[in-house]
Amino acid sequence: MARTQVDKRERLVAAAAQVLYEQGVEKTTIADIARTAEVPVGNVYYYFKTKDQLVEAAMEEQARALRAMTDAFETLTTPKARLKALLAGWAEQREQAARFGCPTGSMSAELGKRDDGLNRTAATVMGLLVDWVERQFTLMGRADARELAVSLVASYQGISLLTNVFADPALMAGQLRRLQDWIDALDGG
Amino acid sequence: MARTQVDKRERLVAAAAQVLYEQGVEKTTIADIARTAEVPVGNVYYYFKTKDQLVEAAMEEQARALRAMTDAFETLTTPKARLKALLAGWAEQREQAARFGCPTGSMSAELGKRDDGLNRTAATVMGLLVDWVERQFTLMGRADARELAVSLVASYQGISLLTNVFADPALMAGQLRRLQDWIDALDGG
Amino acid sequence: MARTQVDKRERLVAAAAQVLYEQGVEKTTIADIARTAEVPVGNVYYYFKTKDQLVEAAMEEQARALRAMTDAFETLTTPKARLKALLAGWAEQREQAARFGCPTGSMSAELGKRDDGLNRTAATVMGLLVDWVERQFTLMGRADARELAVSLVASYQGISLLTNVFADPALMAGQLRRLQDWIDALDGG
Amino acid sequence: MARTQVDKRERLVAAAAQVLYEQGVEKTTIADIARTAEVPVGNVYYYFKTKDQLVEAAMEEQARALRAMTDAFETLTTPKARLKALLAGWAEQREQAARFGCPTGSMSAELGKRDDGLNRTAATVMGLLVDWVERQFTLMGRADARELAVSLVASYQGISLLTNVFADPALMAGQLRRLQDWIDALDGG
DNA sequence: TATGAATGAGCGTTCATTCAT
DNA sequence: GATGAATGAACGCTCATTCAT
Repeated sequence: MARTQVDKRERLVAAAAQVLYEQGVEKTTIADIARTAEVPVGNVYYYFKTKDQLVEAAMEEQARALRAMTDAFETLTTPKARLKALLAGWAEQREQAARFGCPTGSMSAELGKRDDGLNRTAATVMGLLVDWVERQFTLMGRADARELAVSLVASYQGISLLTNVFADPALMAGQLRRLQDWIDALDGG
Repeated sequence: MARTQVDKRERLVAAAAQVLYEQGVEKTTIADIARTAEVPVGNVYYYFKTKDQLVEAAMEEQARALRAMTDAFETLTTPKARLKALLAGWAEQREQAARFGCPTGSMSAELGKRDDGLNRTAATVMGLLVDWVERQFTLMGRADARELAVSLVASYQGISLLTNVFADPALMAGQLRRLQDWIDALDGG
Repeated sequence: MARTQVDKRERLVAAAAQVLYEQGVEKTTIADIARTAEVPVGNVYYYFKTKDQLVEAAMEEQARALRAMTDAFETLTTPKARLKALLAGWAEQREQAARFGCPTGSMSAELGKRDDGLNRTAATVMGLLVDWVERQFTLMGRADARELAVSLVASYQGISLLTNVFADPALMAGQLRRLQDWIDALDGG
Repeated sequence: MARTQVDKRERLVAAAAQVLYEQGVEKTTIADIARTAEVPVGNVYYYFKTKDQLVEAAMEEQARALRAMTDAFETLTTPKARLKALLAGWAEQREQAARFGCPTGSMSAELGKRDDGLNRTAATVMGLLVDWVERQFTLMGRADARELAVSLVASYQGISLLTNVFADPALMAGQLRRLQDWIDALDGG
């Protein structure tokens, strides 16, 4: 049977994650999301009581995607290999970054100014990424793992922004190469 | 002499630069800006035909502030000193960054997704910063000056975002120390 | 034996009578009533085709409760005793009246403005009360029984409103004492 | 010059007072009021921030009308004459009462169930009436002036409700005659 | 019969923009 | 030029009612 309720909820979350990312949180209307999800506007509210709840679900969807990606890296045997896989994944998304920036980063830029709980949600998602990177550096025996993780993620978020602002995917590629080299040069596994 | 028209325009631009940065472009209303500038709402449209023009003026105001800052650095005798002065300036604004991010960066994150000209404006302002940094690296004799400049600005933009998302000014301080050391270690004046 | 359909219908009517009275007709949603009755929303429409039919049923429930009360008074031997029992019953409900007014009165205040049949329903219910009171006065030999009945019921409806508006049950108590005395002073049994 | 802003605000308040009374608070939409006042919907919010503020203004308009009426009675030399003038005024409005009830009473019946401040507004308006009536009874030397005032106002509110529910202005007339006689029979001026 | 889900019209409200003076 | 007021097109959200199973 096609189109169950689970389907619909998932379609809504997927549509929200996509459209909110592509258009920005404030510019996106419930109608935009509903249209993308092929769900009647009124029906959205059966699944989500407010627009903010949809935004939250979209952030959680990003967290899920992030976890799925890092989980996949666990098959790699060394933390260095995992970090480099992360960079490679980012490199693949550079065209998208040129158009809309980093999904987590650009939504967090809007949510970070809020004071209604969604800023905390953004922090949680971003924290997942930093934590995972930190873990890799820790496994590499780095005492400054947290600082390195913050540095790496900041570099990625920053270059995502520049890549988007200058609409130039080559910027992402160049910067990721630098990060690649930097990781290679680090002591530890 | 009472408040002139120039006064009013400048007050509007200053208010726009501040409020758009603090609240975000989409969340800010013309009324918000008018109130901050102490200008009657109806009068705004004498100086700016649309909200977008106000946004553009706010970005240009950021460009002007940026130029003023880098101009002030020209009294310093070495490019290294100038770059480190830039970092020092950013360090001083870390509390503000924790609340609202980088003015140019957070507005660019919203404008970068547009396709109406304001994305180009954001690119221009961000370009000013990268160009100036690049010039310093060139003066230091670095052949990879552009790449270094992109890297430095990206690091700053990224840590601005993280500092805002995690509402933690210490992140900015830590990362800027790293960048300081990195510049110190570079070859050239 | 589990909850039968009769059960459900009765629960819905009871819930409607309660919630419509407490919240007002327009402020009450079908979902409110369904929740209170512990009946799924979609199922309400098997028993009642429209919200108005539920409102009508609630009014009829009030009529039934009213009849049950006056029937119980029939064991009393004199009409005066019956009227005084009525007042005593109202006195007991004064706390409720302070919160929501008189059930019949406050719903009738909303329904009286309509022109869709529910105003007639309200008139019927209110008529039951006036008729019963009139009958007592007639039994007391009063030629002006109808007028006395209208006066008594109006006094009760009015003091119910004031008790609710001023949120003060003492108003009801005071006024009912006056009515008690008034009845005592009347000629006839 | 026709149609000033004061005009418009007053038209809105007058329209609100009328339509909210005739249709009930919840059944009335902002569009209803705007249409009656011949004001564009969006413009209503220039004068009133919320629907509730319009409701409050409508209640205050009733208070104003009530004060105007009682003020006019001050030319009468005895409190009895004033009270009888009040009853006469109510008698004149019996056709309206048959269609919509008492303005203050029927709106208070809806507002009395609230807990958001409008219930207090309703209490204030109703209080004005009770206070004025009490003052007349006090001037008549009645120690039980408050109780008499509550009784009189309750009788009026109750008969207003019955008159509306039964759509019969004669009920109002009859009951007011009884109240007239009652006042005539009272000791004092 | 029973029910969660669907539907769409409409509500209160906001706001960029325009108008009248 | 300056300004309070006006305008109307959305927007987020609610809800009576209907549908599909």
